Amino acid sequence: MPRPREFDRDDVLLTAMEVFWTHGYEATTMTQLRHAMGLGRQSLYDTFGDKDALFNEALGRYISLNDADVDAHLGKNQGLDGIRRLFDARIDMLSSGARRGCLMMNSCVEVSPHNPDVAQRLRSGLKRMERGFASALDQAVAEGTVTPSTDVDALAFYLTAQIGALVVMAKNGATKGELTQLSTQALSVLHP
Amino acid sequence: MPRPREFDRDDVLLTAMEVFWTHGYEATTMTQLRHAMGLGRQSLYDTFGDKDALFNEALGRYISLNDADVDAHLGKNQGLDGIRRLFDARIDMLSSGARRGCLMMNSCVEVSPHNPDVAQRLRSGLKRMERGFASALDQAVAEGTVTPSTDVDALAFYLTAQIGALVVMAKNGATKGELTQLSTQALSVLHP
DNA sequence: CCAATTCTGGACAGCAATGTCCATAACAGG
DNA sequence: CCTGTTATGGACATTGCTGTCCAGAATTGG
Repeated sequence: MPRPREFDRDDVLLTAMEVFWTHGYEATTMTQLRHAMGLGRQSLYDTFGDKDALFNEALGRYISLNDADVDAHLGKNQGLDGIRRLFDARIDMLSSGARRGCLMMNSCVEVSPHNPDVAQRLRSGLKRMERGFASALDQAVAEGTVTPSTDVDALAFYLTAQIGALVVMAKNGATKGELTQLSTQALSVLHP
Repeated sequence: MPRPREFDRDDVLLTAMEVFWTHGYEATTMTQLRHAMGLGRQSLYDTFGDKDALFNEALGRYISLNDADVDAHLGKNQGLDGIRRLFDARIDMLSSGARRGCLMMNSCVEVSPHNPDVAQRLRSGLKRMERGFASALDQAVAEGTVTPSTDVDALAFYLTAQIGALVVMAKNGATKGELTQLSTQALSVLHP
């Protein structure tokens, strides 16, 4: 009976994610979101609630994409090469086009201290990333490419933090060459 | 002839710096600043201009304090121990009280992409930090505590980025123990 | 045709923020 | 005392944002 939706919910959610990603939480306005998503006021509020709820959902969507990316690179039997490829892919993303960084890392800095819900969501998002690194490192230990004495969890946390380091430098205008150099230095702990 | 100022310009500037440091640029309001600084509207605008100008000056003041801190730790003949002590001091700061991070790193993420002046200022602030690390590394090479084949500049850039990594993780609620573990892992490249 | 639901956009209330203007008071030196 | 400067805070104009309400149009199934 009802008139069907004229937009795809996930499509416009992805658009909202892009806007928050580019401009940050505070600097993004509902009007900006409306125009980018191409919806009327009522449709937006009816579908997603207020700005906070929309941001939460957009962040969740980002994290789900990030999870998929992590799984693709670190999923099964990829070992150290998976880690290197993940870093290379992130550097490509960070140095191409607008310097929008990573919505998770950006939000850790801008939003986490003022919003416990977001902080919680980000912790679980980063944990997932850590687990990805840990499983790749386990694989590397099994292959013998890193020594069994390695503290896998500590190294996985370190690698996750390195993505944060890349984001900060990229946002401040570091070139792709500088990011590559940084990544090389950071990953040098993997081959002693 | 004139009535003298009743406040110390630098005192209130330091207060403004604290407020921006704690809440970020966007989330800080002029009213909040006025109250923290304890001045009337007119005095504030007359003395510092608008919000943008005040932020710029506060950031400059932060950078001058950071420069002094870097010099104190990495200044002369401190070598690798100076680097370790600087990291320990930063970890103490990042894990005590409010998770305000570092005004420079925070601004790299929140402000740099939208404000070229700030980005420029931050680049020079980070460069200063890099030079501090580089001079400590030069000292370490001279002492023989690191090998002469080290790429000092690349390592100095890497160390600067590690401060960024610590800030991101700290802002997202990492414990002091986690930050210490991260720092240990990050600095392990210094003693092969 | 009818009913149910959605889309769209105008209008608006409420609020907060920025920055200006102004009147008044306080304080220094000549 | 007088003048020049500063401090203080009330009032205000302007702007922008959020979220609600409403009315009219569109589109589906029965």
